[in-house]
Amino acid sequence: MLPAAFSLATFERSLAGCAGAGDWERRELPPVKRGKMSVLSEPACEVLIRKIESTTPLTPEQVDAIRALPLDPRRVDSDQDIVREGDKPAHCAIILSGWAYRYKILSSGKRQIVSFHLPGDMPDLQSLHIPVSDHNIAALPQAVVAFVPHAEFRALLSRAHGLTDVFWRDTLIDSAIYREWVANVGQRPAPERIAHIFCEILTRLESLGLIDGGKNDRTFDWPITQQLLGEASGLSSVHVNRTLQALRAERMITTGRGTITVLDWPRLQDAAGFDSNYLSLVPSKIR
Amino acid sequence: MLPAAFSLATFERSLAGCAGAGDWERRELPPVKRGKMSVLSEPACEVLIRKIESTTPLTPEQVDAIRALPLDPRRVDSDQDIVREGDKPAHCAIILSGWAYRYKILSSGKRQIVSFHLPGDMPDLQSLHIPVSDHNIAALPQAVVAFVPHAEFRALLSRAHGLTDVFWRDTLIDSAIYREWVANVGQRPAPERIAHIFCEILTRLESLGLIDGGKNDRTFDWPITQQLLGEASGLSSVHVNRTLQALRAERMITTGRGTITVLDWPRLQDAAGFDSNYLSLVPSKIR
DNA sequence: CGCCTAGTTGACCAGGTTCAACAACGGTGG
DNA sequence: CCACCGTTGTTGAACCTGGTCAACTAGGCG
Repeated sequence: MLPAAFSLATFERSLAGCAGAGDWERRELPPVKRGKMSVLSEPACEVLIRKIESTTPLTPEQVDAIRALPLDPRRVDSDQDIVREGDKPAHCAIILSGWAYRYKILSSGKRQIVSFHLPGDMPDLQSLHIPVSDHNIAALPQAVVAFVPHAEFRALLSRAHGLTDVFWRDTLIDSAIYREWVANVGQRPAPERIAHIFCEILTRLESLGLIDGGKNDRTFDWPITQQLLGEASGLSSVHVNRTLQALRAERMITTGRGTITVLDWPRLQDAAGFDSNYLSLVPSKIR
Repeated sequence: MLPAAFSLATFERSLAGCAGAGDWERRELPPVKRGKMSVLSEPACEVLIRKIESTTPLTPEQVDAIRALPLDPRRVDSDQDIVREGDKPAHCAIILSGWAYRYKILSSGKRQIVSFHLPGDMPDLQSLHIPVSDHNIAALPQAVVAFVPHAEFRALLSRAHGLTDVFWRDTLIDSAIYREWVANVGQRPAPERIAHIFCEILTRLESLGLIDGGKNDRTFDWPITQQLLGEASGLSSVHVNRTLQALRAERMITTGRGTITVLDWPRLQDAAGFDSNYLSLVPSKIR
């Protein structure tokens, strides 16, 4: 297993000088300091490969083709929108470290977060085939993202046999996650709903090798405020707060500054009614 | 515009003798009475072509390639599952007439409907790339469905240039619909939530030419019970009933046996906060 | 005619929202 | 180093949307 936390931290330090860009699609981005890349313990595209291989085995040629993708890492400011509703993106974003979240704004002004995105995710891969975005994607603090022009990504897909199917599958797994979220928000009471979100994120992080933990407990970074967790679960932030207290009182989790520790993983899964099948993870990536 | 209602009715009559199959994936299906097909006013695959062209223009070669697809129409019994959780489908279903719905069963026993499917939809296209289904798909009364073996469908995709992208796009539009449903169920109060479902279905039916109506009013078949509408909206059937009464009282809709009439389409859209962008329909198909 | 399903109604209750105030924390500037 | 400030988290009380339970009605069909 790769020392993921360390290498990502190194990675971020090497990028600390990168300027964020205001509106990614509308103005010219400042050039990237390529020289700094040599500091990295691994090239940026390894994150993408690790994510894809968490769900889909790749052939050596496919891996090589992805490695040939030129990536241009940039630090994104906190809560900076990567994509906005109505945008016509000309790039696909790849999250190299940190998180992003996807949300819709309703006519009432309320927001609904419809998915979280972790390192290796390509949250707007769909823009390859759906030109106008119907939602927003925002980065959380510390996120580092690369933008790949559509033309380059299309060239990648045609370069290696079967890669189109690989990325198609990736978007289909996203669909499965959305379906699970519809059920989560539509049917589960608050404690199960929030527990389910924890279970999903933990499982996905673990499949990327980003979790520390023992037999039953797991600790991971949690950059999500209670406000955002409310927008993801369809609950008010006040009720999220009380529900978290209940989960803590039942000794299922503890929360630290920006981290969560799952104290009893089997019991949390049980309380959430969580079954990881919908994530289509390669069995060896699930614990 | 094709006289869709009439032709589909004719179509259904011609299939009335077809036996339903119990478990589509596990036992041999009875052979189809091919001779009856000559009665149809249009071949079955025209429904599929019309659906795709509601979102994505096709080249003549693509249309020809789809027309060459051998379709095997079957009547499905009411509430018959087409796909079950855990199945490994070897076929893709195409809905030729009637509706289907996709649902998940939670550990509590509650059900959440995550999408409705209309004529031309391929509700388990994803099974091409995600072998094991994480949900169920059921047909509503009167549904007629064709099953295409995966091998044949893959052959179709390679036969015509760009068809893979067309169907990938189709699954991405499904994703957009799921996202909208997450927001619908997560944030909208009951009246808006139900109105939004009506708006989506009406818009999709209209893009298929399946709606009768005047300037502001629209009438269409509505095979969904209040119980099912509750499972789709995350509300109890009792509350659905009361919410429908409210929508009727405000003269936005009327309900007849198995039909709904939208009395004031602009006002219903407004009440629902509905914006059809997420459906990615070709502009000429929206009214 | 009788049964079954879908729709309707009333009464009661609970989960979750809202509003408002306060506490804890990290970051900033003096 | 401390005072200040904005953000995030926490608490209490009142309120309300929507759930539950149970009974009843209205059609559709054999």
